[in-house]
Order: sequence, then structure tokens, then C-alpha cells
Amino acid sequence: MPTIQEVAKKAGVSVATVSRVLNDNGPVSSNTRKKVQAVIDELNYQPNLLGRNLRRSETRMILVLLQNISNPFYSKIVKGMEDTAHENGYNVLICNTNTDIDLESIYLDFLKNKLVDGVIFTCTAMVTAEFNKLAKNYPVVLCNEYNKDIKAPIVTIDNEIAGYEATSHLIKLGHKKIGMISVNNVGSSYDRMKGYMRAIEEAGLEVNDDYIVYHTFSYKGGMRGIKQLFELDDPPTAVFCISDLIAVGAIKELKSKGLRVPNDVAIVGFDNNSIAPMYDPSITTIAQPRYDIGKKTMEIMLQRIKGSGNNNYIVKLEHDLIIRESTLPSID
Amino acid sequence: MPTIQEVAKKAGVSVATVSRVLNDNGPVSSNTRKKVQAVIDELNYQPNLLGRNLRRSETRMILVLLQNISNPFYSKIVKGMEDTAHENGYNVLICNTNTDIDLESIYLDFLKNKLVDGVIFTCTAMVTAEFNKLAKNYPVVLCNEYNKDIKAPIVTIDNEIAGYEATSHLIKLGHKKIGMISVNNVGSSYDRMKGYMRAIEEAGLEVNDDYIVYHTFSYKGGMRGIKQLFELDDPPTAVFCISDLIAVGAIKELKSKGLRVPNDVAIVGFDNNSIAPMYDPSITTIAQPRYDIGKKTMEIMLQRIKGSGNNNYIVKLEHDLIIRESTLPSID
DNA sequence: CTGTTAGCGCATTCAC
DNA sequence: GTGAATGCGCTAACAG
Repeated sequence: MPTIQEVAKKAGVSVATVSRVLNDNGPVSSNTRKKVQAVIDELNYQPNLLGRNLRRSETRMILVLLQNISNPFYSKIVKGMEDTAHENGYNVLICNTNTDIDLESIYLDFLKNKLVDGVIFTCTAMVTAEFNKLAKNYPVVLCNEYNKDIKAPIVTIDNEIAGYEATSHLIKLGHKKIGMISVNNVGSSYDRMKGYMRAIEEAGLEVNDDYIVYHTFSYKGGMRGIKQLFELDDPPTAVFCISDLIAVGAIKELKSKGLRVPNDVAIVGFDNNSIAPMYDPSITTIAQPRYDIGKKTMEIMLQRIKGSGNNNYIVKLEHDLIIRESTLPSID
Repeated sequence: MPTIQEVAKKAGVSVATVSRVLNDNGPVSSNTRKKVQAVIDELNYQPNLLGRNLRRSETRMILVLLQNISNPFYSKIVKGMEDTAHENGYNVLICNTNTDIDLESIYLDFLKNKLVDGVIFTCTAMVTAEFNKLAKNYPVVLCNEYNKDIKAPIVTIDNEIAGYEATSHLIKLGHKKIGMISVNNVGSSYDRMKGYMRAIEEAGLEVNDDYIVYHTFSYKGGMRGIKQLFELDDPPTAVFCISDLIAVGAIKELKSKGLRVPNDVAIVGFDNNSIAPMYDPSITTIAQPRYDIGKKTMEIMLQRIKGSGNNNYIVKLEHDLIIRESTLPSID
């Protein structure tokens, strides 16, 4: 593990010169450059970034906080972030928070302790006031999650319109009794519900509060949601699920009740999760422009690190309704 | 962003004393300790880890290389790694390699450049010789993937026995024509195939080479595998798939051919992926002790960092056969 | 074009 | 029990 000193000595130059060829800045004669490079290659020298980072007071690392790496939804988002980061000489680190506030706080120390230059949140267990304080002092960007009080750059889609389109699709198929399986306390699902309600009202139908149920963001949440909806005297004939995972649970539960999808009940999911086209039936869903979301998020992050851009804006990207088997017009 | 200097000044002590209370080592009178701590709290001081890491020449960070974070199989493995790391004062960083050798090489530079203390591979695009050279010089552990020529600690299950049990399960159900959808060039799948062949031979049946097909480690690989197997004049009545994702593709393709699972064809997957219990039918599979695999891998990593343990051993943990709908005795 | 030097923030040895 | 001084490896100002 040679140091820059040893390289300099062996090449018969000063450390400054070695540093110059290493970083390819400052003037170096092509002759000494060649000489130094030869020694670098010979010794297989790799600069110790601990020294460089301390000196430069930056690491060119961006930390991305994920609630759970196994959520396939974030895969392409992260890819968009990575590509953009790499193009700009930055690297992406990923950490799992499991919605654990203590764990999240450890990773935030990476930021405060200068181990990373910025943090991208795809979820947070922090209260808004605390988050805003953090965002005021450090480069922080929110991706795909928000509430109205947050003061930090946010990249997302227009969830209200997406919810409107998903619901309108069901209405156009002739459904009049449309349920919704949602989750509590999440800004994006609140907006999706507003869109759901607007679509129903604009169609001249009535919003039935019993048709809106709240469960967890999971397969099991979907199963429980269907159970609750089908305990009603007059259950819905279509259900808009806040996520594809919930939709999968919903379909599985409907099947176990002997109901067919889409023949007896139509289902719409959300996210275009990788499971959506694979499931049986394949699931109609809202596709988010995940790669672009990641890309845009990273662009804003890099701007913030450079000090430009203000702290208080929201970017909304375009989504798509993808129609699959789970809402095909019934064959019967 | 105060430095240790400013804390020392404000507290009226030397930086050495501040450092002592920070790290809780070396003698400090309880009085000055209290005084210093008060200033630390007041200034909200957080040590700059760039300085500390350079000085200590360690970062207490372990990098975990994943081919793709969205593979839910690794979620619990990573959790096991994280818990073990945290218990020992280490943190886990995750990076996506996408099986891209250039990307992998960037992340390996983190190790060579002292940004992380060790790297855990769950996959690698490197050739064995290169890998072995790396493993000789740096703390490196392989998790769940291997080939016989690799000289580094490896944590995995006994894939030969697992393949044997999966196949034997199908034989016990009365199947005599058992296909296998595998992938090429992966040590674990090679071992699973050996187990598959041993089970068939021990049952007095014959291995039919046409029944073993190779495709990619994916949903589409499963669809193609079934297509190939069912072009045969005498197709199998049961198929052992090297992964649950392949099993999902296989089932989807069988259904589209009008064949029922398990009534017409029985399917066994591998990994107990989160999709396995959710799919319709739910999938019989081999469950790996994922959390323990992660835990053990990290334990070995920490040993290697401390310099103990040799470089050339393999740890095999216990697996389980989980029987679900996809191999239920046919109703017909 | 090249070398000398200072210092990033911290932990640690050695005096006292 | 405490402080002064050194240096981890590197970059960047400055001088030549």
C-alpha cells in the first residue's frame, strides 16, 4: 500500500507533481508525467481517499435511504440516480432504514459527519419539523414521498391526476361501485384518494365512505382490504389499490373467495411493480417514470451541493396508465 | 460545523481531552468530562469522521455488492449482515453492480482506497484468478455464490442436498418424468443439478438430458424453459426450477398453454422468494436461512478484518423444503 | 514547469 | 489527569 510520498521518491519528483498527474490538473511536462505514471503503474499505486476527502472536505458520495432494498419499485429509480451520479463524478451508496428512526439517525450522521455529501430520502421516519431543520442545513432531496409541510426539493408524479385516471378507467368500463384500498398518513396516497373522489363525483356518482379502507402497504394489507370490503352488504365491483403489492393480495383473497378477476371484480394497482405483468391475471396499473424520477432527483441533489437552486419546490413528472388483464372487459 | 479545536477552546481544555471524552478512553476527571460534554451538547458538535478515519486508517464500513437491489432474495440476508455489523460498531453500505465489470471495479476501488474496510460479494463479474488475488490482499467474503476454484471464505447452503431433496419430493409424489430449468456457469446451480441427478438415479429412474434446459435467471427464463421442455414428444410431468422467479415464469407459461399446476404439471422453485407464497398457485420451494447466512457472512468478515481466520473455507448452513400448492397431489 | 510548505480534523504518544 | 506536539495522506497556494 504505497503512499504518494513513496511514489514521489521513486519517481524522483515532489509529491505535488505526483498529485498533479493523479488529478490531471496543473502543468506537468509530458516527460515527467510519463515518468510518474510509470511508477504509479509499477507500484500499482491507488491514492488513499481518506486523505483526499479530508483535504477536499468532500467525498463525492450520495447516500440513498431506502425503507427496504427488496422493494422492486426503487430498483430503476436507483439506476437513474446512479447513472446521473456517475456522469458527474459522484457515487451512490444505499442504506436500509426499515423505517427505524434510530437507524435513520445513524445514517444521517454520515451526512453530518461529512462521510457523504448529500442524502436522498425515499421515506423518512422523522417528524416534519426535524426534517425541515435538516434540509435547511444540508443537501437533502425527497424522492417520491412528501407531505405539504415539507420544505425541501421533492420529485414525484401528480398523484391526484393518477388516482383520477385509474378510477376513471374503471368508470369507463361501466363500474359504479368502486372501492379503494389505501394506507394512512402518506402524502402520495392522500392525493391518489383525492383523485379517486374527484373522478367519482365528476361522473355523477356518489362517494361511499365504506368503500375506502385503510391497511398496510403490503400483500397482507390487500388481503385484509378485500376482506373488509366484502363484508359489506353491497360490496364494490371494482377496487383501486394504492400499490401493486396490495393489488396482489386483493386478487389472491378474491380468488380464495371464489371470485374471478376481472370477471367478477376488476382491480387496478399502482407503481407498475415487476410483479404486475407477471401475476395471474396481469395487473392494470399506473406506471411511474422511475428512471427519470431517479435521474431528476440526482440532478437536483447535485445542484444543491453546488449551492444553486432553492430549497422549496416540487417537480412532477409524467405517469402512464397501463391496461392489463385485471381490468379487461368481462367475458361473461 | 464546529471542529474539535473550537470545542476545546470553548471548554478551556486541550483537543486531546476533548478527544478522550469523545471516545471515552484515556483518563479524564469527571469534572472536566462534564464540562466538555456540556460544550459538545451546546455546540451540537459532531466529529468529522474524515479526520478520524484518516487518523485511524479504518472506516468501520463494510460494502455489500448486490447484482440488483430489487432482488428480494437478498433483503433478509442484508438484514442479518446489518444487525451483526451494528452490534460490532460497523455499518453496511450497499451498491448495485448490475453485473457490470466496470461498475464493480469502481466499487472495489472503495476498498483499495480505504473508503471501506471490507467487501462482501453476492455476485461477481470478475474472473476467478483476479478475484483470488483481491481476496489475498483485502478482507473479502463471498455470500451464497461460488465456484470450486475460489480461494476466499464462502457462506452458503448445501446446494447438492437441496437439489436432491427438491427432486426426491417430486419422485415421492409419483413423478417419473422430471424436468429441470437451470442456468449456466453458476456454481450453486451446478450443485443443485448434481443433487437432481443423484435423486433420479437413486430412485432407479433414468436421467434424460433433454429434460435439463438452461435459461436466464429470470421470469422470462422460466417461460422459455417451459416452451423448450414442452416441444419434446414426451414432456415432463414435473419441473424443478433453479429459482422461484423461474418457477413463476414456468407456471405462467404452463397456464397459457392450458395446463394446470399442480394437476397437470408439478413445479418446485428455489429460494422461498417473497413471491412464492403470494403466487397462484403458491410455490413449493427450498428456503434458505437467509438471515443466518447474512449474519454468518458478516461474522466471518469481521474476523478477517481483525486478521484471524484463514482465507480458504466454506460454511454450509441448513435449508428447508417448503411444500405449497404447486406440488399438491393432483385432485383429478 | 516544479518543489516547498501548510493544514484539512482528528487520535495518540510523550511529557509534565 | 492534562496539554503539547506529531502525523495519518493528500491537495493547493505560493515561490521560484
